[in-house]
Amino acid sequence: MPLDRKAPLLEHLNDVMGTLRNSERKVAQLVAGNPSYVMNATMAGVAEAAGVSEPTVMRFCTSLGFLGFQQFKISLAQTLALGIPATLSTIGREDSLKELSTKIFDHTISSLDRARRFLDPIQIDRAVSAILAGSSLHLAGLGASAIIALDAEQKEPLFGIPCSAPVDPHQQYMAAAMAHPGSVFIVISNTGRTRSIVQVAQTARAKGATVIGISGDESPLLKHCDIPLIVKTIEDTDIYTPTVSRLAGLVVIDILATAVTLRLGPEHMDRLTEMKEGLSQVRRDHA
Amino acid sequence: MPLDRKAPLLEHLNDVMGTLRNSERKVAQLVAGNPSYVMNATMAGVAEAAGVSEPTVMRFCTSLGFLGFQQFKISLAQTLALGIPATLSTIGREDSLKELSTKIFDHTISSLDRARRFLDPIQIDRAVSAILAGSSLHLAGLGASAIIALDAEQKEPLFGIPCSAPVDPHQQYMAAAMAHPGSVFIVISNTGRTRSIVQVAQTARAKGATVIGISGDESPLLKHCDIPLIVKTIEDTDIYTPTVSRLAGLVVIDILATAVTLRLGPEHMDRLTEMKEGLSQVRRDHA
DNA sequence: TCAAAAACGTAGTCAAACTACAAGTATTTG
DNA sequence: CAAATACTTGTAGTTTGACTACGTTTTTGA
Repeated sequence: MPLDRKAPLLEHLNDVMGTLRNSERKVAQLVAGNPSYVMNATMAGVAEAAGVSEPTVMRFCTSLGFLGFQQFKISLAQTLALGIPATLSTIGREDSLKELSTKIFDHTISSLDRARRFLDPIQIDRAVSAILAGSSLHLAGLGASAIIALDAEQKEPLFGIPCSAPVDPHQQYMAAAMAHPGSVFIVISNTGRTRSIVQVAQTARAKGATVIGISGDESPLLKHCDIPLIVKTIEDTDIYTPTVSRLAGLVVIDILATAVTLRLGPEHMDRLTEMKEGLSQVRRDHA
Repeated sequence: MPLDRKAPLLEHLNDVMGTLRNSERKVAQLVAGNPSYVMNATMAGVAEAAGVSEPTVMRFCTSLGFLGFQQFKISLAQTLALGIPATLSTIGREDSLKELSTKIFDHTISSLDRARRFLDPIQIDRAVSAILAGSSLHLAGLGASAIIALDAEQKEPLFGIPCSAPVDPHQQYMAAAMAHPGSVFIVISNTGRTRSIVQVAQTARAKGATVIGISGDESPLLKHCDIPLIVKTIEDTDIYTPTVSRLAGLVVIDILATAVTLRLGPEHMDRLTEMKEGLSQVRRDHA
């Protein structure tokens, strides 16, 4: 039985804050300001702390679309487990390192949660089929997206076909220009607007390759791709917040690699196991 | 007010399964088998479904160390929000793509949650101070850890000092051999037993460099480091489960980079903002 | 200023969580 | 082997907390 993943509560709270009644807003502020208290408190306690009556707390819950206070509390607990994303908590100079690391982890985890909810399994399925049908895999990305491409290249044994992930934009273009039916391209750009990356997608596709595009949103890049993969993360608001998109991208690569491996069958997996055992020998012996 | 992060409930459940009473175990099995039902159910409902009486459900909760049923439910909800790690759910060939991607995301998020709980802020603090005091930053890692090193190298503008992350083990050793006081090394190996990586740490330290070690556990590598950073993830049990350790490593790099940036002061951040704006121009115009 | 409607709280009800106790079952010891 | 003790589990009862019906107050618009 799959768990339905609702939109993070605290974000939603900010959105509807304006539409709430005055005394309901008091409750909302309490929840936003001290969510961990509310999570463990009773309805009477919340009413007391917010300076309103119990039915108001109840009305607050139903206004948000919950059936009652209990349901609301469960949902709040779920949100807190993920952590509070940096878009709400803000990272500042006066933060202690403990706070800072918690905030960054929270931000990352919330962001991956969002990616998890937005990812379209149908497109993933198509991407997996495309890789299985292909004879070679080429990756292209710049900056943080280059990291994703390199990581995928390391997973060549899982994909079962030759992989290349040139870092140089010129080489990326060359690979695209030499593409042919049977080539599979994974083209990565979070913004989806990096000129040279879009060109790689466009060129490869014109040569008959199957092009999988990974970007953070609808974008020019995806228009030139056969299979668009939207990996939605929490937007990086300011310079403090690190680029989370690359992490979500890596997870998507994990999913693709795992799915391809599973479909390649047991004898392929046997070879993998063998390889892994050999590798741990290599690690210890030299290199 | 910081949120205290308890150990994931379902893992704990497996551990204490043996110590439970017979009828309590029935409840435990229901929880393990259908957690999302229990999360929304009432105590009477759980008792009914498990085929026991209500007080038994209550006793089950207290046996696990909770004050009552409600507390237990909240905690269960938190665990489910993170997702069920692959160590418990097992990835199989018959999984649909939707299930597979959910499981991999769940596994990743649970794993990051664990890293978040185990990370020692004191060592992070020491690492940040070391980087701030250093005149150059060198990174070394192989395989998946090389990805982390490359990612850190990309963050050179944040660290504010020259960064290098050679991929070749020989070059890594050369960098270590040329180290001097003022050099800072970040040496990465999930197992902490890769021969050449341990050697890099050892050599660099002998030359007076400050060596920061990142590994998944107590390990030979960390013995040769000034500042040990343990990044605990959920162990990769079989070939299906992807290597999550590299993601946690990337988050740790994020934390280090962000902390260093914040300590470098506002004028450094102004330059960064300027750089970021310029970069988005570059993306659009050519390259 | 008055009427109508919306907002909010008071008081009450019902169900769910928790507790005390007794019955039954296993275990140990004389 | 029997008796007693300790342990396990369910029954019945109590209390507390969630939810509801209704009435009072406040606000809004003519």
